[in-house]
Amino acid sequence: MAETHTSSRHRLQSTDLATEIEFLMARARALGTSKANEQLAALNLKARSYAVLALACSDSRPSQRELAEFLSLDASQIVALVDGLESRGLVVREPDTSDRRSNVIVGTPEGVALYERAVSVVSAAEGKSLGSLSETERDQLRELLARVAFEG
Amino acid sequence: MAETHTSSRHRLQSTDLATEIEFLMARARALGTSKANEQLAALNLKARSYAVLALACSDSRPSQRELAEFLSLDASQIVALVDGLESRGLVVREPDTSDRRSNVIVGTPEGVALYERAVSVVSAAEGKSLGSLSETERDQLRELLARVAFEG
DNA sequence: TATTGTTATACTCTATAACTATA
DNA sequence: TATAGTTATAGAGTATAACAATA
Repeated sequence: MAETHTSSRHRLQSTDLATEIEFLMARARALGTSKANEQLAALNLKARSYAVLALACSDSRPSQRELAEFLSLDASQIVALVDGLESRGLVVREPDTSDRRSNVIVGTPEGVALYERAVSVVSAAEGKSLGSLSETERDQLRELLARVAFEG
Repeated sequence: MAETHTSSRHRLQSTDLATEIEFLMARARALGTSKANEQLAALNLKARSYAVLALACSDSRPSQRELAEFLSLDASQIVALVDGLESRGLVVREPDTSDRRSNVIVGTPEGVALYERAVSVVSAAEGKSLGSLSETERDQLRELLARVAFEG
């Protein structure tokens, strides 16, 4: 909690590790996620459940399998995540008419309402995390990350 | 393992979530870490232990507390990580002469040798992960991430 | 009093395998 | 034979609080 005397712009920044993109992503994400989770806690959400809710509230009608794949999670983890949201009345599992093995996860009106609030909370947190970047730099970062995240 | 038929450039990429930098970092990192871990397994390392080894083998002589902070880990987690490397003779805990509460973690010659091999393995994995980016784009990404990761 | 490293512990997250119902 | 969802479970990762030694 208390940051000790971290103000001393980290000595270790001059190491080779600190130039590895992998490491930088891990650290940037740890910072960002903890900020986002702090804010989301007020809505009883976490980064994970927020992501599921966001996709459920989009018009894409994802299956659980698609959620797992898109969110880089194991399919078995989606079950608990969806259970949690469903028990709060935020999403429902609708049978997929074209494949009866499959559920489609969609947001309820309550879910959509909570999602709207969560979006603004998350984007505020993102704004804080990315405070040192200009708008064009953020777009640049977004574009580069997207190519890495969805590379074939 | 088998990627089912993911070849279908994800439907969900058009959702709002997919434009959030936080989400993109999480996904990019998940991809990269799993690739890196695959390669590091042959050296009996993981991303975490590799990072500790890298810092131990730099000339910065980090304390355990500094490792924890720099790697966004809890101090108590560093103990096990260092224990593991120390028991393999890759690093040693040296008492800090200026503060006897403190240990300084340094790589042994064996540790340095393994680290050299690990670096090349990791950078090959990174190269694969970032395959779609040019050299200048990688530098751009590195610079942007560093600012987010070390923002004051 | 405060801090470093440590331990113990509980909690969460993640991965695996097995099952069911569909295809 | 293969896939979607589910369950159970074990293993890894993470957070909390407490203690000893030192500052």
